[in-house]
Amino acid sequence: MDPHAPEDRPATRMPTMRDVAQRAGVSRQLVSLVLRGGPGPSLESRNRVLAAAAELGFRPNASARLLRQSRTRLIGMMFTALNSFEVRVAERLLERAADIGFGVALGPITDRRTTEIVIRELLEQRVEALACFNPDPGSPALRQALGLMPVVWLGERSAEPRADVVRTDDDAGLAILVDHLVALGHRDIAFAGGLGGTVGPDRAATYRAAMTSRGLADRIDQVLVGFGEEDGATAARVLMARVRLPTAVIGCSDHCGAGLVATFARAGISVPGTVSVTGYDDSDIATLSYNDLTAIRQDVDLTVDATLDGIQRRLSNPASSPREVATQATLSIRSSTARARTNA
Amino acid sequence: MDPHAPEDRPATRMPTMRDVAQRAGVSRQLVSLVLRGGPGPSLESRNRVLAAAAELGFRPNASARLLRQSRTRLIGMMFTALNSFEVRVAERLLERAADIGFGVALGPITDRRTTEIVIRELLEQRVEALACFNPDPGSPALRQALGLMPVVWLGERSAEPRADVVRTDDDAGLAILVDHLVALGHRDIAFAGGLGGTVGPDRAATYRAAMTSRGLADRIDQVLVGFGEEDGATAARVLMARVRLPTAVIGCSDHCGAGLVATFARAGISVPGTVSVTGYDDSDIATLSYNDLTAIRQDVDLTVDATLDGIQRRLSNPASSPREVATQATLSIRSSTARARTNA
DNA sequence: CCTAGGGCTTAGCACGTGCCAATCGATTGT
DNA sequence: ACAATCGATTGGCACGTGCTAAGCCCTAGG
Repeated sequence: MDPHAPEDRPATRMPTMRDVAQRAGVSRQLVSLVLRGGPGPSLESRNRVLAAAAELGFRPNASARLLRQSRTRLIGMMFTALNSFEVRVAERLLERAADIGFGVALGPITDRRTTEIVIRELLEQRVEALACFNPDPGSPALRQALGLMPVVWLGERSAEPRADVVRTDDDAGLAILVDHLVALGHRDIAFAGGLGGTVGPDRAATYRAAMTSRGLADRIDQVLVGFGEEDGATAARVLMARVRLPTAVIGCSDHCGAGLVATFARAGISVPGTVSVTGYDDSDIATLSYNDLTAIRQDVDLTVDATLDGIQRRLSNPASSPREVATQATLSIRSSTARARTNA
Repeated sequence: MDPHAPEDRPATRMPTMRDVAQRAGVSRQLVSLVLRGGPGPSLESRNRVLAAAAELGFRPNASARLLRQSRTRLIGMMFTALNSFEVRVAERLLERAADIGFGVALGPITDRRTTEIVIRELLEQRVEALACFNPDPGSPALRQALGLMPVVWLGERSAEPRADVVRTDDDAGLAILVDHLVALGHRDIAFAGGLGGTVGPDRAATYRAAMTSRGLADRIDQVLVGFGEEDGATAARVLMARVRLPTAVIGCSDHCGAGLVATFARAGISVPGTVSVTGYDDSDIATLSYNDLTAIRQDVDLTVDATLDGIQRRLSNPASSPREVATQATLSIRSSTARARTNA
């Protein structure tokens, strides 16, 4: 037996263009030409090459191709695997990028994989652009990337002048949400949220602004929690502990809204009979029949479109100055909101 | 001093080893040697090279490295981005693989990205092994992969003799779950599930077997639904439409269990007062305070360990025959289960 | 002064593919 | 019949890195 590691000899080797060429009885270059769909090869050659490739199960070596071409046509995507909105954007970006001939290198953030590590990996893959959800602004790799390629900052405001920013227009979103509730007769409209990154405080401030501009400044009622289900549950308990419930509660996310609804339900408080509840994101969780949350829709398609547009614009014209895009928020009205109870 | 002033160069291109070598005043090969940490370079050279690399922000080109080396040390991971258990396994695999010097190429399944497309992409990246959640057995690319490299089939049973299989031991899991409920005095134990892939029918069959072996064959009560929240909600409505509710309902997944709980709650049916409900997976959704589901834990770490073990074993010995590993399921008892109501 | 030897460094090939330029073979125009 | 043309095919270099073998310089020994 060979005492040396048998690992460096794979059981079977993946076929290369050379193997295909040999089997088809043509040159390696012709194989390349045929597989790229270029003009020139005769029908006869084309068929023989395609047949040989199919029989051998040839798959082009992505590393070799990327190395040879000056362009990798890869977009790096950094996101949190736990956040459903981010995952949906990543999925959609994968599909839409393929339509314009781009691949996507996924870089999920975890406890052990920081912004720095993820972006470093993506740079080593020679991505041509980056899309990052809420990155750590202090990461050296990110700073380097900002000077090298288009970077799209997703999700929250940023003071970074070299990055495109794509975020949902929270101002308009919360405004139409408050208007919707006011139209239903609500005045005691509480807000559950305010914690978390830049977005949390932003949304809370926007809530206060929307209330104030509608003459409801004295009804502002904010329960400081974060974005998760458990945060919503906490907020619900805080509100239930009071003498009087508000007639409506705006959850800072769908998860938060679901936590509010579930906790109210288990306490026997009817939604929307006693309290109207809203979410924010319009994700799958909002559409579940037992939540059925009225929610601000953060449009995945609009976000992905704006991201790709920004990347393409700055790839074709590197001198183009970065932009901030606030995608329009729309309102999905469902059964978790209804007319305010009269005897508040 | 250096006649060039490369600090403010336009930085349009990522630096290569050649650039680093030029800046450090050494050859490209020496740069390679230093960055690989190989023996030979003097301390002086080492420092100069490292300094130059840092100043230029050098990142090795992953494509070039992978192309040159016979081994890519990459594991391909196919999963559904919507399924939290699968995402958690993928995340954990990413971290654990890094510990043993392997990278992970992520291949998320979506509506437009089938098993075939995803595995083809992974093969083009020259992954050395595949881990696939519930793949389509008919995919040609998958069949090719099975003959070329270690493939770990995750999540469900498989008739494929060339693949390792890693799945949770549903038999034992449902057995201890039924035992738990029986110990609480339940006899009318319904099951919501049975649809979806191989796992769905499997779990349903296991439920029936567990009930039968405990002398409860006449109490078997299965509501045929799938794994999602909405499926749980549907099952709850079906059960509520009956004359008499069971005293316990086993949801085939945490999502299903959450749908059951929420729908019961909104209908004013107390959980666990009137009906005990369980989940399956012990994911984040089970731990939410308003669900607090008793659930079978599918252990992420055990799954990832078994996957990596199988891959390493078959990489070091390709002749090694595939194995099936059923990771042990454990029970997380929470407040969604309690003693059966007496006046059923 | 010459040679042997050891510590550092570099020359050169290879990986698989894309693409430009060159070559081949056959047909057409005069 | 000969050159020109054109379609089909191939030669050859390049991408950035890893690795083996060869080269350089300097000191010690004769």
